[in-house]
Amino acid sequence: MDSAPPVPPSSPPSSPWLPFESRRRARDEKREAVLRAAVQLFLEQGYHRVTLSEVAERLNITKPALYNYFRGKDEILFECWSMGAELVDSVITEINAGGGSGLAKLRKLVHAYAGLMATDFGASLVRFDLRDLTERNAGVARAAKKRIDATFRRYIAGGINDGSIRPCDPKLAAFAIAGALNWIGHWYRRDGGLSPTEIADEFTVRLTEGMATEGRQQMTKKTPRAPKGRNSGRKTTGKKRTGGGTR
Amino acid sequence: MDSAPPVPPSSPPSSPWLPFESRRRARDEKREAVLRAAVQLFLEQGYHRVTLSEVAERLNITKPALYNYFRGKDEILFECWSMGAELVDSVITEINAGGGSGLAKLRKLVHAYAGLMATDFGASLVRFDLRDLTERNAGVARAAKKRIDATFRRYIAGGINDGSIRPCDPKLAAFAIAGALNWIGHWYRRDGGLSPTEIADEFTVRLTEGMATEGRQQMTKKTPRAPKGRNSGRKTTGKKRTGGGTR
DNA sequence: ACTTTTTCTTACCCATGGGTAACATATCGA
DNA sequence: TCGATATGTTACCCATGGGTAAGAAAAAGT
Repeated sequence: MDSAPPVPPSSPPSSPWLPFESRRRARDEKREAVLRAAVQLFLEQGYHRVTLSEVAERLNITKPALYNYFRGKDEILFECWSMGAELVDSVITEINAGGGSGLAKLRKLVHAYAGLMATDFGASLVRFDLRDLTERNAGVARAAKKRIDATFRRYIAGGINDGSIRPCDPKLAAFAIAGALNWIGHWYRRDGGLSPTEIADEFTVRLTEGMATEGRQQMTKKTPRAPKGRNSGRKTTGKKRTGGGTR
Repeated sequence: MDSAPPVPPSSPPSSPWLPFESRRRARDEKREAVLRAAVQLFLEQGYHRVTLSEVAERLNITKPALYNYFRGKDEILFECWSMGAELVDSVITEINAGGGSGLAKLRKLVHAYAGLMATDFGASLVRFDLRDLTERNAGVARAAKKRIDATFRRYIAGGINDGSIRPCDPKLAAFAIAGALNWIGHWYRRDGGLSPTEIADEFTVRLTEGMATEGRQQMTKKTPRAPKGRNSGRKTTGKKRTGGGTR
């Protein structure tokens, strides 16, 4: 996780700064170690069957020590969830920064998201029950989910507009794609016969091949044509917004 | 509270059979009422947050009364789950009984399954955690899940064989489709803007349009190599009330 | 060194909720 | 009318596990 350089300039014991910094870093590292142990156990056994003593035991400490880093069990759950959300957010930010048609962006998102679902923190994003959180944290989580859902829809709608995606209902299409992706978090096993990249590659094709405007055989070539002008493909069910994306 | 007919054909005291029958029927009805109340609460609040007293309260009885019908909380959960599994099983049985290409069968399954995900017992199939069950019941549930998954794969593989579906990996394709469908059980809301049939119709198209061998514009045109005659709009939700073993 | 702060442990509290025992009451068969 | 059998109630048990209090034991600061 920490791909950062391993304490680059800390060999000389001269700097009065480093002690403080390294100390705070040590604390953060321990905090994250708790999250890693917790997320693993939560996924393995389910939140309600995991006791804090169990989490602590795996870290060679005792339960009350955990309270030095977290206010309670539900906060640990939330922080795990947040780690996953941050991963997705950074993926989205990166895709948004780049260019490409709506279809191209959608495919990037599908590919990266599929890969995330094969990680612990990624899977926690869809396997944890938000009702276990405090109302406040649940609100934050719902908002994050909504943003992600909106991104899927935006890419699809954008693709319809720029002609790379055939007209369809962005809402339902996003649900279908996100559903297939989220489900990875439920069935993927590290020791299974499928590698994350295999899954991501295959899903990227499978989930978008039906909606592309271009020829079905290869998707590398692109002919951006805008046949229908401004008409977005909103057809049935264009009624009301009822909150919830993924709940 | 008893919405049941007040002892329909039991006025004549002649038949020695009916009393027994009607009595057993009354019991089964109550049992099912418990399941309906339970599944609703479990979906609403999550299994662990629902207390048996709460379930009982909704039925105007008290907690210990529940133990006349079930051995414990986990058995209630299992029976709810089983109700959903039976619905899917009967759908599959019906599709198997009919004919059609692999693609046609797959579409029927997708359509019916999507509809089921919008019901309480159907959603319980994917929203309950099997780890809350006893090892024995969890085994039964796993087996049922496996059968369902195998059916998806069989239809896809069959479709590839009969030429109605373009070659692909049946395993991953089944995961993608089942994932999108299962996810319905997580986001569907009765009071949302989408009706179950709308969802089912749209998903049937969206999830299979990419894999069909025939032209992409419309799929009602011709049948590729497995002529089946008219099979278009088969609206089914096979209902096969299987008595359910009263233990 | 010795004081202060952070970190962690031992020992507890106690609300929760599944499950049970004993008793009450319909319901049924005769 | 009268036992026998369901069916339901009140009152209780108690394991579980999140959370806390008080004080060691390290680190850090001086």
